[in-house]
Amino acid sequence: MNPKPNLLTQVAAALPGLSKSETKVAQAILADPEAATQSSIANLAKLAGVSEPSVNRFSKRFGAKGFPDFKIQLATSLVSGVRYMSQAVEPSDDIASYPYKLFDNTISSLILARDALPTEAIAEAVDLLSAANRILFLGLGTSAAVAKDAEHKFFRFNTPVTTQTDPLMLRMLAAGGVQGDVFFFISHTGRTKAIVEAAELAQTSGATVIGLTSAKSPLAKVCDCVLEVNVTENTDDYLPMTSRIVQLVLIDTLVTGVMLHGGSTLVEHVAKIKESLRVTRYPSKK
Amino acid sequence: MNPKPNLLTQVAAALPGLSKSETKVAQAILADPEAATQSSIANLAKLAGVSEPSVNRFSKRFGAKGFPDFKIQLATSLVSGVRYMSQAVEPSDDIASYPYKLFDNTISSLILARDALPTEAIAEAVDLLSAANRILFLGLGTSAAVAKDAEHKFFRFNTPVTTQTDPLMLRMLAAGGVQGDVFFFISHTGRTKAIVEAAELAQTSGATVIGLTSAKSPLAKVCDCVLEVNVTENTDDYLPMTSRIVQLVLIDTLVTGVMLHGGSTLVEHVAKIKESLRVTRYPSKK
DNA sequence: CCACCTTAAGTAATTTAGTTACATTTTAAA
DNA sequence: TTTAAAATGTAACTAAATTACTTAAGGTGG
Repeated sequence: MNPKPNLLTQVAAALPGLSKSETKVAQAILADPEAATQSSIANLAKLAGVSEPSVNRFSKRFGAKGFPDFKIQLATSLVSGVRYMSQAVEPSDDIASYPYKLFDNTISSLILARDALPTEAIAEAVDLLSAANRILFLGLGTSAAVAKDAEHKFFRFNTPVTTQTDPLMLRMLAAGGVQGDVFFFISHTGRTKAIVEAAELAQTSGATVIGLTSAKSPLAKVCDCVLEVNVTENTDDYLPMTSRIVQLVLIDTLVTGVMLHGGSTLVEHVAKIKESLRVTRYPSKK
Repeated sequence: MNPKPNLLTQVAAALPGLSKSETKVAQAILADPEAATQSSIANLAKLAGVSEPSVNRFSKRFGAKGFPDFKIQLATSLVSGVRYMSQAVEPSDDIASYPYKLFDNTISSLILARDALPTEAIAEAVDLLSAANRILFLGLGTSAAVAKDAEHKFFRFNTPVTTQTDPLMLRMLAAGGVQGDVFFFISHTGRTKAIVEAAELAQTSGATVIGLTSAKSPLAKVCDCVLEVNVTENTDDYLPMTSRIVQLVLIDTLVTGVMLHGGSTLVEHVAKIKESLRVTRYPSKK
C-alpha cells in the first residue's frame, strides 16, 4: 500500500555494485546525508571528487528525475534530522548521542511498521474485538506490560477484559475458553512456549484467538487472526526496545478502531469513564 | 540543542498573519505538502494563483535561502510521507486512514520530544538510578503499564526493583523510604493526587525522587530530578496515547544510560539473564 | 476626502544551477 | 595489442530561480 523503500538504505545497499565515481558520490552522501540535501550539485561533486554529471547520473540511477529531485527524496529519508536507518548504541556513546539514537531507532521502526501495516488483519481484529463478550490480553515478560496497557485501554469500553501472567492460570483460562471469548496473545518472538501452548488450548476450546506477533512464528500458526509486526531489533547487545512500542501503537489502532466501530454510544461511555477520573487529580489552572 | 520547529507546523501557525498572496501560497502548500516538494516554483505559483516571486518571497519569509531550500526543508518535515502534524481521528475515518493517522501522530510526538530532550535531567537520572540500592517505579492507570515496563527493564540489572499500584501500599512504601531508595514516579498530567502525595511522602522520608511528568506540574515540584515530557495529546475525544509512548522511549533511554554507566560487568550480567530465558522459547530455525 | 507614503504583488531581465551532448579516458575482452 | 564498450569528464546549453524594477493596493495624516 505504501511501498517506499528508504533512499538512504537503498544507496547503502547498492554500494558494492557501483562504479568508481559513483561509489565516491555514495560515500560522500552517506558520510553526511543532511549536508548532502543542502549542497548544490557542484559542491557535492567537489566533495566527492568527481564531475557534476557523475552526480547527476548517480541521481538518475536511483530513480530520481535529476539532482534536485534526488535531494528531495533524500531529505524525505531524513526525519527532521533523524537518520532513518538503524544505528546500534555503542559503548562509546555518551549523553549527547545515545538518547537521540534511541529515539531515532524507535521512530524508524514506527515508519517501517507504518509502511507495512496489516490493515486487513486490523479490520478483522476490530470486528472480532467489537463483537467479543470477554477479552483477555495475554503476554509474558515485556509483553506483559503491553498486555496491561491494552487492558487499561479496553477497560474503558463495556466489555469485560482481563490480563494474566501466571502460566498455570493462563493454561486454565485458555482451556476454559468459550465462544464469544477473544484471547489476544502478545509475543514479539511468537516462540514463548507458555504463550503458544495457551494459544493452542484456547484455539481448541472454541474461543477466538488473535495474535500480535511476528510473521510465521509458532504463535502465528495457531491464531484465527494474526497482527503481524516485523521489527528487527537492532539493539541486540542491549535490550529489546522498539518492538513493543510498535505493538503498543498497533493496540492504539485497535482501540481507535473499536471506538469508531462503536459509534457515538461508545464515545459517550468512554467520556463518562474519563470524567470519573477527574476527582482523582488536582485541577489544572486553565 | 536541536531547535528545529517543524516547517509545516510553522506555515500553518503563520497563516493568520500572512498577506493575501502569501496566504494563497500557504494554502496550496498545506493542501498537498508532498506535491509541493515536487513542483517547480512556476508550477506552485500557478497552482496558488500568484506570481513566482511571491512564492520566492514566501520561502524566504520562513527562513529558507530560496525556493529550492524551502522545498528541502519542507521535505524534511514529511517523514516518508508521514504528515508531521497532529491530525485528529474523526468519526468519518476508516481503516484506510485512522491506522496511519495514529502512527503519524505517534511519530510526530516522538520527533518533537526528541528535539526537546531533557539531556541534563536524563544524565542526572542515570546517575541516581545507577547508584540506587532499590528502585520503585510508581504510576497509576495508563502510567501503571509504563511502570511495569520499566520494572521489566530494570529487573535485569542487579538492583532490586518494585512497582505498586495500590494507593495505600504506595503511601506506606513512600513513607518508609530510606536514603539509597529511588522513587520513580510516572504521571503524564502530574496531577494525580495519590501520586503527588506519595512523592511528597517519599521526599520527606529522605529517599531520592525522580518524576517522569510534564513541566510545572504539582508532581514536578516535589521531585529531586524531573524528566520533562511535554506531549500535547491531540486525541482528546478518545484516549491518551502518544504521551506514554514518549515516556517508554525515555525509559529506554534511562535503561541504556544505566547500562553504559555500568560498563562490561553490567552488560555481561544482562546477557546472562537474557540467556536464562532461552529455554522458555521454541528454538528459531536459523 | 484626497494625496502621499508604505507595503504588497507582478513583470521582465539576469544570474545561477542543472542538464545534455559530445569527447576522452579507462578497462576488459578478443 | 587492438578494439570496443563502459565510464568519466568538458563544455555548451537549457531551465529554473532570483533580483531589480515597476505597478498596484491599502492605509494614514493632512
